Amino acid sequence: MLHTDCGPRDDENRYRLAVGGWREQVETGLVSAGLRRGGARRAVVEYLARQDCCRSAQEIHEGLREAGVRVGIASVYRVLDLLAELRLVQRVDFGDGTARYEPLEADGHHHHHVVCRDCGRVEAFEDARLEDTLVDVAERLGYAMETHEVVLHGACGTCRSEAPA
Amino acid sequence: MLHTDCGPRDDENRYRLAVGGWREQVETGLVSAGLRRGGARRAVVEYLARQDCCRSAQEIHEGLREAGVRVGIASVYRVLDLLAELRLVQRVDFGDGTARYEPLEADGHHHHHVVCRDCGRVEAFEDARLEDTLVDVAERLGYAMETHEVVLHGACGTCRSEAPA
DNA sequence: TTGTTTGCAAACCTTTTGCACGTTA
DNA sequence: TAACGTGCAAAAGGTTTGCAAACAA
Repeated sequence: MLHTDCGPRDDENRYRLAVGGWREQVETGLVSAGLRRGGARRAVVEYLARQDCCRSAQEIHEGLREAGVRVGIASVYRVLDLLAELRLVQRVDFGDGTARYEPLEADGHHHHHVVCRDCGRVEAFEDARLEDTLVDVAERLGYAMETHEVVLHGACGTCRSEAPA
Repeated sequence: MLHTDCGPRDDENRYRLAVGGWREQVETGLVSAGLRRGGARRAVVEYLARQDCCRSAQEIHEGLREAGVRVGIASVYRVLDLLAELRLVQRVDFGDGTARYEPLEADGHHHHHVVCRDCGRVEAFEDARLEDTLVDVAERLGYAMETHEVVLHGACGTCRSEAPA
């Protein structure tokens, strides 16, 4: 029902391009944390770096398997957990009972998602005012904000015109 | 680890007060949808109306059981699903693998949450600018926004001063 | 070598489903 | 009474954990 297609809103979603040096950031991050670079870690990182949208652990596992890379599903989860802790990936939750993950730039530059209730299409978006507002809110509440997640749900343009309910 | 305490930020969180007529809204909603008012539905609604923060299905089930009300866990899930579809409850997801639910006012008035990474404390907040921004974003993307969810993660004031890492 | 990573399989938890029984209108 | 709602138990995911073997440094 919910296919994660992160529609490449051509003009705005430069997701893939920006992830250029992410793989190196991960290498550095692991090393400076005194961790090793095993096969599962490398595989998951390389897989994620190639995606243009967030992916679930199962999707990553499946994707690797199809590419002939054998990695245990448990390892996929462990790698994602680790990377999330090191702030190298962002965990995203659309509320469908599955966690998704995507590369997180070192400079904190990131985006959020809109999910179409009808077709399940997922699009990424960025909004400076949104970011500013959230910083203000956290400050007002006295929180040292580390991450935040924003998910919009609604009918996308296509579904709206197809089913003018 | 994550205890849902929705700290009653006394000055701002008027959650409970505002939910005054929610029970009636639910009654009306059910009737006008041609649905019946069975025991499980009533029990879950009354339980939720008494809470000052969102609750998971398991918490609701447990809470009812402790109060001597016998309701099957499956019914709790079914009722929550139904109410969410009717827009009578809001589903909230903190990314810990458990969905939480809370009453949703008919006028669309609602709030969002901040979760403390250290103590798990949850606080609710409202912000008009945030709401406006999200409406603008959805419009810009061509989506007919139906709901949205914002969750902030970070260290709360208390934890910040206790552990000045 | 030696502690870290990994894979497998089993365990866990939350959520969903099938079905017979109970209830509402 | 006829359709709808509920409870129970089993099933279905997704995610975590224990442990022994494989591996990186």
